[in-house]
Amino acid sequence: MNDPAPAPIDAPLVPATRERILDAAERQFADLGYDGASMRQITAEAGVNLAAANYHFGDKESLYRAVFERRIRAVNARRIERLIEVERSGQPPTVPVLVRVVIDPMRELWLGSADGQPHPFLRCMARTLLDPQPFMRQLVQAEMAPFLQRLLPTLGRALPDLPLPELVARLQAMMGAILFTGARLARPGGGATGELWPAALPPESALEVLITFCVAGLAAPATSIPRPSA
Amino acid sequence: MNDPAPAPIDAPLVPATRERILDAAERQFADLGYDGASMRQITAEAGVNLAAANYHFGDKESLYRAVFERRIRAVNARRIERLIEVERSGQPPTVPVLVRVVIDPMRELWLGSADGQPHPFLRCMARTLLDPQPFMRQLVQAEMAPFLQRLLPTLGRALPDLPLPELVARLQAMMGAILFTGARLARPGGGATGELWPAALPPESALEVLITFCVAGLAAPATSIPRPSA
DNA sequence: GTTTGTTTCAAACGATCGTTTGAAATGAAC
DNA sequence: GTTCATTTCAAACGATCGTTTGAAACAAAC
Repeated sequence: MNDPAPAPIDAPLVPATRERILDAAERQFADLGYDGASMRQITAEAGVNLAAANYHFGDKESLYRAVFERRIRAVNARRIERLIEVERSGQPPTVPVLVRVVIDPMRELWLGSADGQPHPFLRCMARTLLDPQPFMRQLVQAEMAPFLQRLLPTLGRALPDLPLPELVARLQAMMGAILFTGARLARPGGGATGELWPAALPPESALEVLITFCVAGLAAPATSIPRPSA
Repeated sequence: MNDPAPAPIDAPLVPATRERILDAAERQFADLGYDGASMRQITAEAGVNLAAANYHFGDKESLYRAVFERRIRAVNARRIERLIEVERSGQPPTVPVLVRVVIDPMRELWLGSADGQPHPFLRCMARTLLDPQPFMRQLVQAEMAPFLQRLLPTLGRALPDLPLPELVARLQAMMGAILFTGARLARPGGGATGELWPAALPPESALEVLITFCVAGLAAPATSIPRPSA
């Protein structure tokens, strides 16, 4: 019952198995969701034995965590780097700059690897953020909170007229626009004929339009909350 | 193998079973997703026998369809009504009016029934729109396309400077902001302590902020697509 | 009261799920 | 070449899944 491998700090000569499982799991979780994907399909697609997944990751939940953490940590680390640059520049932060702090670190996921298809992890991310399952919520909490808690005050300085609750609501709307667009872009057959959305833009352009949308949405004048009571 | 009941056109004296199954399925699908919810849990929560679900709806997939259609049709019917009013008014359509055409018919789902909690169907809707499973895609296609195909040209008249592909991308971003915000508002424990988003607004105010965000996002000047080629 | 069609019920079916097991294979250390 | 820890493999475990079945309960028509 000892841990299989403390951490993949160095790259052993043939660690392919672990990464192959992660890659296959990422695709399956993206397409079928956590419950829809099965350990058997994942390991079969990875070309490894079924027990290998349990050996490396313990159980399905931990595998999902590993899939999510592998990519989200790199994205959020870059976001925090960019945010610190903005904070240290001395100049007052602007909305377009901060929106790009959020979006730019996702760019390579949006534009895809080689096939031009956006990365399936985008769908994983949208599912995870949306799912009320407890372990996913604490996963999101643990991975997203450090960046968001740092972003919020800086965004507040860029939008000094917005009350904090409204700022939070707009940030949430922005995340929805980003995640939803990314997940739908990345869907298999996302550009098929007879599709709901005609005349889709290529991912590169769709990303620019999304930035336009989010910047304008964030920078709009404060909402006059209608009537506090009847 | 004959159909159980052609349609609930008239309300028989004790049709409770069918509706109870739909209500329980809606909650379970919202919380656990299509694969995570089981027919046994659904029928148990509804207080009916397991086989009753298969008798009334055939199979799980058809049950999901029934859950989705029951509410989305009412929403989209009201949207189309509102849209026709705008078209017939003779006045040129404006972005705020059209955003409210989309959002207002969802208002009672947002504000919840009695407990103040937003309706669980909002989570069902977000899941359905996001899921690449084929039967959900054609469900979305069948239910959403009539309204969206009617909305698009009118929205184009309100935003004559926007190329159609960018308009579509922005509409998609708006749907993401709406669905994501609604789904997270409606989550169980959505306002719990230690939550990702602090200082949440009440649903009524969150809806107004969302409208502000979407109107500004749609109405922003056209994006200058950077470079068509390298 | 009998009949007919509808709806419910408990039980079971085969399939698939996540997980575990113990033996075989593998590669580095000595 | 032997030893030792690591990693893989085929097989099986119990549980749960969606669905089906045939008898019982029920309401309305005659």
